[in-house]
Parts: sequence; C-alpha cells; structure tokens
Amino acid sequence: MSEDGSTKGSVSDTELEVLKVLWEVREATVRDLLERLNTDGRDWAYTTVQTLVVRLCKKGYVETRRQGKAHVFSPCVDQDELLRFELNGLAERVCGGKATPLMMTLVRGNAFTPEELASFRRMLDKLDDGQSVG
Amino acid sequence: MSEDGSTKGSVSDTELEVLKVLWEVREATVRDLLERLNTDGRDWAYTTVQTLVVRLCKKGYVETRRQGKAHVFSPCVDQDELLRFELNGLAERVCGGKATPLMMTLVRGNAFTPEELASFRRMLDKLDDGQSVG
DNA sequence: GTCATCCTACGACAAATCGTCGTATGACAC
DNA sequence: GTGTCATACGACGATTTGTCGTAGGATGAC
Repeated sequence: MSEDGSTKGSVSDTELEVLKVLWEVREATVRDLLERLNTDGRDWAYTTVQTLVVRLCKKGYVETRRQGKAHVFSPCVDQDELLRFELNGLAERVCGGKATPLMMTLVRGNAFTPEELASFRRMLDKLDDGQSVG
Repeated sequence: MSEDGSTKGSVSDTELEVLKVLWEVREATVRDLLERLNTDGRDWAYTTVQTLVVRLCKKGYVETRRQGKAHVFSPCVDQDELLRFELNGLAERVCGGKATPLMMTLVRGNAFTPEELASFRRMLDKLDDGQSVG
C-alpha cells in the first residue's frame, strides 16, 4: 500500500519523539538517540529506543544501514512529508479528500502574524503564475 | 482539559461515520442512525451504533436529550470545529504548536484551482482589515 | 583465553483503543 | 400478558502503545 513496500502506518507520540531527534541530527545509532532523548527527566532504556526506531523503520519513516557492527538510522521522511501524510489523511477522513476546508479552518482559526499572512500571499502569487513553489 | 468537562479524545473511524450522519441530519435517535448507516453493504447491529454514539457523547462531540422514552443525539461539534481540533493537535505534535508549517505544506502540496486560490486570497484580505472572518 | 562491554534480534506484557455485539431490563401498546 | 422497542451495561478479541528483559554474537583489554 506504500511506494516503498513499508506499511506507513501512523506515528505514535513516542515514535515521533525519536523521529524529531533524527530530523535534527540527520543520522544516529540507537545509543546516540538514547543520549539525545534521555534528558529533562526522561530515562528510557536502551531497548525502548531500539524498539521505537525499529518500529519507525517498519512503518517506513526511517531507514537504516550498517556501519560496522552497529546500525545507523536516518529519516527517510522529513517533517514536511509527514505533515503531508497527516494532512491528506485528515482531509480524507473528514472532508472526503478535499483540502480546501483545512485551509479555511487553518486561516480562520489561527492568529497569524502580518508577516505570516504576507508570506502566504506571496505563496499564492507564485502559485498563480508559476505553479511550482520552491 | 476541555471547556465542557468532557474528555474530547480522538474520533475513531467508525465514530466519525456516525458523526458525519449527525452533521447531515442535525439530530437522530439510535434507530435513525442505524437506518442511515446500514446501506452499501454495511450491516451494523443496533447496539453497535448505540455504542458508537455513546462513545461520541463521552468524548464530547455529541450531546443528547431525552425525547419521551428515547434519546435524541445531536452533534455539539461541527466539521469545522473537529478540523480545528485535529489541526491544532497536529501542529502541537509535529510543529511545536506552530500552524504556519501546516499552511505551507497544504498550499505547496495540493493542486488548488484558481477559484480556490482566489477564495484564500479573499480570506486573507478579510483577515487583514477585519480580523474576524465570517 | 576469558571477561566485560556493546550491539542486535526477538519477544513479552500490561494498558488502552477499536470494532462489534449480547443480554438484561424496563416501559408501552394492543 | 405478550411483543416491541429503547436503554444500560458489559464483554471480547484484535491491534496499538509504551516499556522493557534476555539471549547471544562480536570485540577489545588484560
């Protein structure tokens, strides 16, 4: 059901914590992740982190390569792609696949700064006469 | 954690089916819902629907009043509010609460029609000089 | 050579959620 | 006084989530 053979199920809260660290550091071993994560009171066991990152692999959000004896993990989905998945899922579930209601709700429901509004407008301009937005 | 004392957890797929019917018909008994839902091959038991709508009540998306012997259920959250919840949750989970990345991803990742783009622009205009968008 | 160390592979397990009913019970209708 | 209908309550297997434990292989220190 996914272009790379993995399942691409949803990301749980703890899995997301791990993924966020991977977005920061680009790649890491289990031990790297453990050290990055075990701050501010958290005290996960090594195997907890291992389980989480392996689950992320199986779900298709992280890939791994061997480096000598150890595994090095790196995200194969960035924040933007994750957002795209989630937003598409939300549109699918709630709005029959239409993304417009999400836009409306977002703009209506959030107090964006004038700068943000301006940048949205610029993006709309680019979409009007360029089609691709970098 | 919710303004009306209910838990406001997440809505499951089947619960959402029920909620959608309630959005359509504004209010309904369990039997009404059952009849509306048991089409296109589905064949839920009465108590299945009952369970789902009661769960929606406990989660705070539906309210109920007695009408004689029976209960009449009606949504107390419309599609827009549900979207707001979900979008806020997504922003919270993934983007540290910022909604801007969601906007960017939505605009970038969807092929909106010129009409839709125009309506987004109108909304931005209203936000600029009105603050409240009806 | 063997002992501690580090990593992996695999599985476990309780709690929560989800999808789907069954049953017991009470009221009303004829 | 027997059905019909609605409710309240609970159950139950499957799946997901959060959190490890253990067994076992490689590796370097001594």
